Amino acid sequence: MIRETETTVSSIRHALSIKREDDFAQWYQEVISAADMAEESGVRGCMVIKPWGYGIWERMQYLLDQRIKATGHDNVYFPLFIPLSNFEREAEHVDGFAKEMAVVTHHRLIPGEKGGLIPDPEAKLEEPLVVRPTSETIFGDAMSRWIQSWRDLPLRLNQWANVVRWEMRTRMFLRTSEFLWQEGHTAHADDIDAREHTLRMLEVYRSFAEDVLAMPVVAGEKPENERFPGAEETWSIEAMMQDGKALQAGTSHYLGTNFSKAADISYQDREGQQQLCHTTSWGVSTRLVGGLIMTHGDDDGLRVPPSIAPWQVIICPMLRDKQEDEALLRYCENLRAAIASDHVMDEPIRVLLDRKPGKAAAKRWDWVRKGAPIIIEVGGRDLASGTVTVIRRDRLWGVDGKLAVQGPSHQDCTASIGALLRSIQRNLYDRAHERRERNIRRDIETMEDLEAFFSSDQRYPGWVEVQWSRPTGEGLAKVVEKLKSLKLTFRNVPTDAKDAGGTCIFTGDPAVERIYVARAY
RNA sequence: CGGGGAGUAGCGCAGCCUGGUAGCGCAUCUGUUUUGGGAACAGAGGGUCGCAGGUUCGAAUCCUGUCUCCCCGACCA
Repeated sequence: MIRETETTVSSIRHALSIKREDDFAQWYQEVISAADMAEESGVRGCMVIKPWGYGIWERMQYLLDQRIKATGHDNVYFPLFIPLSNFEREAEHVDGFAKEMAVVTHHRLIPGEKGGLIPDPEAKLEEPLVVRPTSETIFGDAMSRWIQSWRDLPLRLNQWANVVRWEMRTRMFLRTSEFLWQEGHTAHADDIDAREHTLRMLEVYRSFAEDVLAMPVVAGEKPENERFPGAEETWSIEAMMQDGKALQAGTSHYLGTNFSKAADISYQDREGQQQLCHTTSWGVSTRLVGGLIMTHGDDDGLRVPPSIAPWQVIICPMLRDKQEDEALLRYCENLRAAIASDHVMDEPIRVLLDRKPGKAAAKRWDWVRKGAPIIIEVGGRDLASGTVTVIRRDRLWGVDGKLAVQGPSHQDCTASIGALLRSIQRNLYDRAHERRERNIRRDIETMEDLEAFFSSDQRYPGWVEVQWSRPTGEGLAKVVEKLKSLKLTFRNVPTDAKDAGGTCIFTGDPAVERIYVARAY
C-alpha cells in the first residue's frame, strides 16, 4: 500500500537510508532524527523535542487553541501534582491508571552513605502526590467549589499541560512516559447537553485533523472495552498510518455523573433542587506529531502540511563565499519580503531566508528531510535572469527520477506561492485519503474471511469494516479475546457509516451497526 | 514486566572471543581546485569505549550490578 508511484525509476537516491516498505518502524525513527525533530533524553521513555518538532507542536497548539476558545472554553492551569486521596475517589479511574503512575514521596535530598544524594527519610510526605496522568479528579475538585447554581453552567475549561503515564513500552511521540497535551473538562446541567458537547468537541478534532493536519480520520464511538476509565461513552478519531495500522488521534468522553458523584459536582436547578452535573473530557496530544509523520512522511523524510509548517517556504541562496553573494542575498531578501507580505489560509506566509553559510545542496536536503513544503533555490543564474528555482516537497521527484524543479520568474513565484501552498495542503490530504480508502475492506462477512485477510502475507493489511451486534460484558470479552489472537482491535463505530442490514460477524446475531477492526498503535 | 539484540567521536560501524598506545567511513574545521543540482584532493580537530564496582602490573576487551535504546510479547485514555 505504501508505494506512491510518481516515477518508475527505482534508482533514485533518497534522503533517508531506510524505506517505508522495508522496515516501517525503523523508518519512523529515522524520520525523527533526520528531520531533527526530537532525540532521546536519557530518562526512560522521555524525549527532548527539538525546534522543528516543537515548532510543529506549537502550530498545532496555536490553531487548536483558537478552535477550543471559539467553542466557548477558557484556558486554566492546574497543578502537576495531585494528592493521592484526591486521585483515589473514582474507582474505575483508579483501576485504569494505578498501574502507570509516577509518585512523589519525599521533598528533600541528603548525602547518601556511598556518596551522591538520597531522599531524606525524615522528609517523607505525609500524603504522597501523584504526577497527573490526566486531571479529571483535580478539575472535579475545583468544579465542585466553582459551581453553585444552574447559572454557572455549562462550565467549559481547557488546559495545556504535560502528563505522565509510566508506559511499559514507549515510542517517540506515539507513546512517551511524559507527553504534552490539551485536556478539556466541562460540566453541564444534564446529559443531553453534555453528550452534545462530547460530540461537538469530537467534531472540532475531526475538522482539525483533516483541515489542518491533512490527516483523514474516522470519527466514531469506542466499544465498551476501549472506554476511558470512568467514562460512560468514549469517542475517538482514528487515522490510518502508512503501514495500515490505526492510530487513535484524539478522544472525547461523556463521563456521565461518575466524577460528579465522586467529587460532588452539583448545582441548584431552577426549582431549587440539588442536581449532579454531567461532565465531559477530551484531549489530543503530541501523539499527533507521530501521526503526522506516519501519514505524510515518505522515503525522503517528513512532509509537513503548509498549515502547520513552522516555515512554509525556505529560500536557499547558493552562496559562494564571494563578493557576488551580496547581490544574491539582496535579491533573496527582496523575494522573502515579497512573499512574507502575502497571506494564505488567513495568516501571513511564513518564509525563511536561510542565510546559514554552507553548500546549497546540503541545505536543500536538510529542508527536504524536515519536510518544508516549498524550497526555493536561488543562484547567480537566477539573479541574472530574474528567475528562481522552486521545489515542492509533496512532489519531489519527476517521472525521469530527477528532482522536479520549476523556474518561474521572481514575480510569478511571488504571485503564485499562496496558491501553491494551498495546492500542497490539498494534495497531501487527497493522497492520504485515497490511500486510506484503498485500504479499507467493507465486504468481509465471515470470521474465516477476516482471519484469512489478516493472516495473509501482505505486510500492511489496512482496516476492515464489519457488521456486528454490539455484544457487551462476557460476550464482548470473548470477541475481544478472539481478535487479540489475530493482533486485532476494535477501533470505533463510525458515525457516518451506512446502516447495518446483515448478521454479526462474531455472534451470528442480527447486526446493529458497523465497526472498524484493525491493528493499532 | 518476560524473551532476544544493542550502547565505542555528531551519525553509521570495526575492535572484545585470545586483556598491552582506541580505529574506519560519513559529517565537521583549514587550505587548494571546483561551481546549478547530494564536488575533488590534501591536512587537521574531536573519545574518561553508557555508568558503577570487581579481577589484574595493566580492562573497550574478563566478572558483577545498574541505566538507556531497539525488536517480539504482555500492558496501554
